[in-house]
Amino acid sequence: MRFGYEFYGNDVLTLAPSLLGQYLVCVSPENNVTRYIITETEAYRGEEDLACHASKGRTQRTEIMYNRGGNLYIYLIYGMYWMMNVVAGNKNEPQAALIRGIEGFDGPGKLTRALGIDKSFNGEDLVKSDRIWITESGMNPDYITTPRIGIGYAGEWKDKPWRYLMKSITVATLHAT
DNA sequence: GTAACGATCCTC
DNA sequence: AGGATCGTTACA
Repeated sequence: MRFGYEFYGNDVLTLAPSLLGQYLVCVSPENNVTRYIITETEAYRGEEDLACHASKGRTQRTEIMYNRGGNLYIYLIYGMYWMMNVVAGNKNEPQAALIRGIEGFDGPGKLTRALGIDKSFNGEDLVKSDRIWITESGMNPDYITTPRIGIGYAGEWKDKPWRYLMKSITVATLHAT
């Protein structure tokens, strides 16, 4: 069952962990439908959060985050990697959950590369799109939190425990590294 | 205009 | 430890 706007309208601190264990469903250009369990997310919350792109205010790039939750926010980082975020919260509350990992693809740049996510997905509506959406899995996995990755510049905000990892995946990762 | 900087990943 | 690679932002 596909999630609706009421789900994405939750505060990002609720939505980001709620996405863990759910199914990200993608339709390839060849019309193959694949679903992946979401395993890792991060929350970016409001203009006051110095790690959030909206801390720079309303710009052409961040405009999408000011929409009601349910759209994708896609941007290019380091000139090479597309980051996929789920816009959360109410209109004019700039919030987004970064998808950092899915089953089989650990890392935000790797998963977008694997799924063919690019700039054309910016603003995609997860409630209505015919090529990407999220469905309820029935899972309610345990998870752990850590500070967010790669945002050391964000002052006191860098320590917020707003990274969420599904526990079963975390254990496997710890043993592997 | 011009310059600096990334919510990363891969290869030394 | 360092390089790839380019859109966004800030500032002149």
